[in-house]
Amino acid sequence: MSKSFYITTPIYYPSDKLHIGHSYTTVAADAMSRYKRLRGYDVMFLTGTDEHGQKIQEKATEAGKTPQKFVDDIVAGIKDLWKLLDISYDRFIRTTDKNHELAIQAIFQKLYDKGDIYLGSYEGWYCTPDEAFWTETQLVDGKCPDCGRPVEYTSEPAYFFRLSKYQDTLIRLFEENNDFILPQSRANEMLNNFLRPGLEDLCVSRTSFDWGVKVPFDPKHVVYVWIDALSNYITALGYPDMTGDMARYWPADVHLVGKEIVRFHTIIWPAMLMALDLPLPKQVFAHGWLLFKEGKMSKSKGNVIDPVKLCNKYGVDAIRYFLLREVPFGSDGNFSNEALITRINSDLANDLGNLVSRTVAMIDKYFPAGLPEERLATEADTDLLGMLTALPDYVDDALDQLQFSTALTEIWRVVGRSNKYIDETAPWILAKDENQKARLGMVLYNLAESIRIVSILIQPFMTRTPVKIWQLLGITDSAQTSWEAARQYGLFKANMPVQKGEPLFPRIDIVKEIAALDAELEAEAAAAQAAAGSGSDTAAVASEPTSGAAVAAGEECNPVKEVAAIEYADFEKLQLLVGTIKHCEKVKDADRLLVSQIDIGTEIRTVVSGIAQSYAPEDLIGKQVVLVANLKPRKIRGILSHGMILSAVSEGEFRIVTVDTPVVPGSEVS
RNA sequence: CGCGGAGUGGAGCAGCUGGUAGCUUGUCGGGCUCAUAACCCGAAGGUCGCAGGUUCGAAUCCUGCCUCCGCAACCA
Repeated sequence: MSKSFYITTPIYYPSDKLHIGHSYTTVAADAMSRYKRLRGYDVMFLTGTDEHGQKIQEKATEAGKTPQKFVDDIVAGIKDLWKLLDISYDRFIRTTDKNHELAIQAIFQKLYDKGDIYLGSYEGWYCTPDEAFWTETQLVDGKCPDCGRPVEYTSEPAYFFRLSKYQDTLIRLFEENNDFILPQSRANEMLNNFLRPGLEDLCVSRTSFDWGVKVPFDPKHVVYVWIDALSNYITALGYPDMTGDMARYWPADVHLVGKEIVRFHTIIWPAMLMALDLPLPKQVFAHGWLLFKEGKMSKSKGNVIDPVKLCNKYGVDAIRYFLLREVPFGSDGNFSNEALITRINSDLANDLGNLVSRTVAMIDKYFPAGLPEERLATEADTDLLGMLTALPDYVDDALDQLQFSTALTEIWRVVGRSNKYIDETAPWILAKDENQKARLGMVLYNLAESIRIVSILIQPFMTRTPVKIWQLLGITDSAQTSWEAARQYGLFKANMPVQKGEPLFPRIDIVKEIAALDAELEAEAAAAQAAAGSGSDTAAVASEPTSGAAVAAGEECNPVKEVAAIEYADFEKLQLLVGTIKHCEKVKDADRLLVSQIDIGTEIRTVVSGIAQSYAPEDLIGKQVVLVANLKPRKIRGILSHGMILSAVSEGEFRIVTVDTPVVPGSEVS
């Protein structure tokens, strides 16, 4: 029986649409899975969705759907996206799966029976009419910040997980096993910030909402989402049944996670597993984030980051290549359309695509029936051949450490060397001399071999291109394309004609393309505005995102979110007034807050707003703004804020809503 | 004094167990014509955030400062 390899992505939270960042993690996991399969491993690649929790419940209500219907729709879109990106997952778990829910209850029960979960109490200031807990600092003059009524210090029963019990074992794990968390710096972060200062027991049940797994022996409580979510890695394998897939795949070889959830995966999750007497995953690998450079003051350079659109425009392989090549896995990187197109043009079109095309063209031209058996090697071949021999090991080494970018860099060094080899050997000159046939045959043979080997090694990264290359080169025998075949020089067959075809990667005119992307973006924004502004009748029918495109749309290019229709009466509840900002200053110790004194005719209101990144206080003085005047006052950073300034959010910047020409302070907006 | 990351040629990055500053992209010049205006060669371009210190010698070690970016708090 072959060795198993179990890899997971986080399960995604389907409250919003997925964007390129989710694709990044998943494509990486897919590449790793494909690599291990090529190496002959028995691979289990798990991904899925984390569907419980308060936020989902709220979002569903907003959208006017049941939570189940809401997540079903989004999950369908997610699966479409993975199909588009050629994600070869073996299993897709949803935390609403019945067997998962049953397993969670079993886990909870087991931990409770063992004493690692106990009934404690969650304490805080409670406002009975509002059914809300507040912390000391949230209170306004010791009263409920929401309704101003008195609060009482109470405790609510809640279940706790004895996380503290595992603290020392965890510290030892971190200190002794250097590979448990990668990159290493994350381990230090965990040790310094959480483990050494001391762990507190974790509250693992909620009563404030009910969209979740019920605690089996106390159904008023719902299991905390992280307990629910993390467990997916074993429930997907059939836990608590320890035979079958649990026996076959557990412990996981690697959990791929974003850096923001390292804490859950390296502290809470191992502690849970210890409590369940299960072996720990071998590794948690935290990758970085793709950051979007655009926005700010700079002219947009094309902001289309919807993975679906990108795939349709440039092809899956180009996107997968970019994601895995551009940024070293583990650090943060930038995403921009410019970088993407540059990468496609230089690496894929110019280097690889053009290498294949010129090689195929020459073989076709000089040896239409295929390369000759008789070939003459010379000194000039040694450098290239040496690199070819060394390449598979480099790629294996890099991939075994999840260094996709390094692996690709190594492969492309050979691509570059091959292009140079053509210049050095100048086949078009050899072709003019009949006596050089054997030499010409050798040169082209080496190029064909180089391309064959490269085509094998890029299989984890690109799903379509290798097959296309084999067609062009006339390779039909799978023995020539197995992973092991990359280590064997001489498998390319003589006397096999090649097939000229379309370029693998068309070159993109970067200037035109960026301009087109900008235009597209503007058109979308305009369309969105038109839709939003076309009156209550049509705006009410917020279109349901059934297509994969809409579901997977990135936030930047999907400005209209789906919200249930309201009655005019609901709108009338708002009191919108124009006010003039008389005075404005920054709130101390707060990065985003400005406090303004706003004249609304009858009085001067104090309003705190989170727009300090976009406006300096002096920019606002004298400006007229639209104020939601009848919002309940609320204490923010110790200041009682009465009202809310309306502003638009665009590319992370706030722009206040104001009036066309000055009006009398206190004028009503309707 | 909340936690963390980063400041290196126009852009994106590597180098950071100290010893003449590298890669990719872009720009300019040349070569070639098999190829997707592609490929190959060459050049220009950096006081390695600032100021001190250690050292024969620092981008690389130490101290202080500045700036930027995440996270956390705060955004009704």
